[in-house]
Amino acid sequence: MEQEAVVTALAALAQDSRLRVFRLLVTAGPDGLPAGQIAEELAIAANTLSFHLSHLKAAGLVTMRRTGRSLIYAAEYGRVQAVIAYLTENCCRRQSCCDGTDEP
Amino acid sequence: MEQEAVVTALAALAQDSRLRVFRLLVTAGPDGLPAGQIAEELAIAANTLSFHLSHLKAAGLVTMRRTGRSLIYAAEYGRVQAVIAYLTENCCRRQSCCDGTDEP
DNA sequence: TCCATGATTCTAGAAATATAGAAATATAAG
DNA sequence: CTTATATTTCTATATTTCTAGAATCATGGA
Repeated sequence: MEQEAVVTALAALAQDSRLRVFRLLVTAGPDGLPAGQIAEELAIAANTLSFHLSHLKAAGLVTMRRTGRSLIYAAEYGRVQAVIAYLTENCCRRQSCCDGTDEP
Repeated sequence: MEQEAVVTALAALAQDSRLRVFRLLVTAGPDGLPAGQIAEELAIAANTLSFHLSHLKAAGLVTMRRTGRSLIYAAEYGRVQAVIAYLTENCCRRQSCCDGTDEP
């Protein structure tokens, strides 16, 4: 994963409403939730939520599909895992490791 | 970890220069690096770097200590792990899990 | 004490972001 | 075809963030 994409993903999550949306979708699992239900559960105006969902989608953190009139959003869990991998990779190359032990 | 602190940490990492600084410090390990060396390695102006380091420090992602005239910064690895835990907790409560298996 | 070095703080302007109201789009149902 | 529902897009404004230059602070050595 490239740094630019990681920054975009982190920026997408670095906002109160979006982080709440993402975490709600994480608990919802692969089936996801329609935008309207997200808006209701989190008490966010529909247009504002749409703005935030577009951020999350652009960052690859959620997917969208249509079912009838509803647009269903679901967390793209693998994307977060890639971001996490980027953050933690190459830990302590110049020193012993920082996970508590003193082994290199 | 509380959501507000998580948002602060994510926002601190959601910027190109700061993410590069943090990753450099991760590779440097617990001994950290002096600000001047970070500035040199990443080609960031001293005052700009100081601005970014203060963000990372406020977010709890780095620690600072003085040695002579140098201020040594080191990655606070545990903080990132707490953020990661917050992002990934409560995965798929309403559905079967999203890690590949179909178990709840 | 005086000077050099390492780093931060202050200030200001440019750029990006968040929010809300109004209007528009897509789908479904009568 | 008309209406209702679900959601997005447009527009404008308020706020935050990033960057750079100048000034300041802290430490160590001559």
